[in-house]
Amino acid sequence: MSQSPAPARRRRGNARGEQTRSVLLAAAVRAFADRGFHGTSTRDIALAADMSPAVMYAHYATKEDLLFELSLDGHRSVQVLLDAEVGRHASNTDRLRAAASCFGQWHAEFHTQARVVQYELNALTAEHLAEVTVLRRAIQGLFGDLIRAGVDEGVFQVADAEMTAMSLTSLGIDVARWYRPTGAWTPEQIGHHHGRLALRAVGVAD
Amino acid sequence: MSQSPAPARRRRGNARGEQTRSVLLAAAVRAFADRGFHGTSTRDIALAADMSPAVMYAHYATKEDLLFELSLDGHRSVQVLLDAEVGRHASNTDRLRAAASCFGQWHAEFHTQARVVQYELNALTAEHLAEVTVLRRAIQGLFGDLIRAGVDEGVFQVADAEMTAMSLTSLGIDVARWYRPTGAWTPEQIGHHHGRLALRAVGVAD
DNA sequence: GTCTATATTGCGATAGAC
DNA sequence: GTCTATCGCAATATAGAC
Repeated sequence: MSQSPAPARRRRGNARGEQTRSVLLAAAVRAFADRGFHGTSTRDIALAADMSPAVMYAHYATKEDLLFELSLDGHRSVQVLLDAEVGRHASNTDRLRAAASCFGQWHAEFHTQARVVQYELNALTAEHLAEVTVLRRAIQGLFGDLIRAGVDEGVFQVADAEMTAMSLTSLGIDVARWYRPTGAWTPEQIGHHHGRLALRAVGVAD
Repeated sequence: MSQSPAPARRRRGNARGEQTRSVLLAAAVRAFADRGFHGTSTRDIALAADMSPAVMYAHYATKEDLLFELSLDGHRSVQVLLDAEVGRHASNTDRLRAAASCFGQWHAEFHTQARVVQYELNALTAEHLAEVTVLRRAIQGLFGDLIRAGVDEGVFQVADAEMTAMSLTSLGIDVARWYRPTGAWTPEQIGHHHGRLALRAVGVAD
């Protein structure tokens, strides 16, 4: 599962256009995270970006196209991060802890982006969803592979590796729902906790 | 935390009116779960219930009122179920397993309702959200109380009881997001798995 | 590429007959 | 309580000037 660092797809356009686009994306991700895709109008996005009501259509054919770019970028970020963090460790125990930890931490640190990534999938067209689903399967597959490797090695003990993988990704994803920056825990603390929980979940004493 | 079995609040009306209302609620919960509150029109709901476009307004002042009733009913169901299941056991270990198990199972079995309950909260008015939040805190508090009791007793070992409680409720809630009736696991199996995971999470060997 | 203005459709909610 | 018809407005998206 190697993956290049996912450069943002460039459309033809000058630096100013790029800047406008990134301001739009930032406004959109906040709005979608806050009120959902269907609860956000193209005017909402434009006004939040301090631009004219129709500015979005100079850069995206539809509102859904914009969501698709956000979703794709978010999934790629997670995948690149997971691959890098897992690659820094050798044992299955360390790798699983690293995966669960950075996955949970990412969903806290980038909770705004994460909410769009995780909870607006069904606003995508069928074609776009299919493309995103490929990335999602790879991410979930990484957890499954790690757990199965640890079980084969005799270090992990689980009743159902697939269900355990689902539970651990699930735990990380749901951070996007409940995390508040003003809450009691930092993203690092949450990640650390998830790393510990992951090991307990596979029956490794810490 | 005792709570009466939450009879659905009756408005004045005959049996036929009650029936219409329950058909509307059933259509609405499916539509909201599928496309979200903002992605669902009052016409969608009415047509899915095979009735005229404006039928909803004979029973609810606004679309949000309907969502509120769904949300309140769903939260009450969970609370009643949790209280009953926990009450069937004496030890903190058995109680925690029962709580995590039935919580996860509920989110699978009633995943359509659960999606509305868990993911449409921010479509509620501030007043309605506040009312629902009381119930949510009680539910989350039950997990926290159980874990703290087990820690005080010296049976559970956790680094942070509050964060562990959050993780266990989180695990159950997220089932509503990923569960598919056509998937590999039954609600019972998911519940059973969550019960086991909960004990591992608090450091109790099974 | 950005703007203002607008075409067109769909929405929440209401009116009034039955 | 249910219907048909409709009001008023907000939504996506486009047109055309600059």
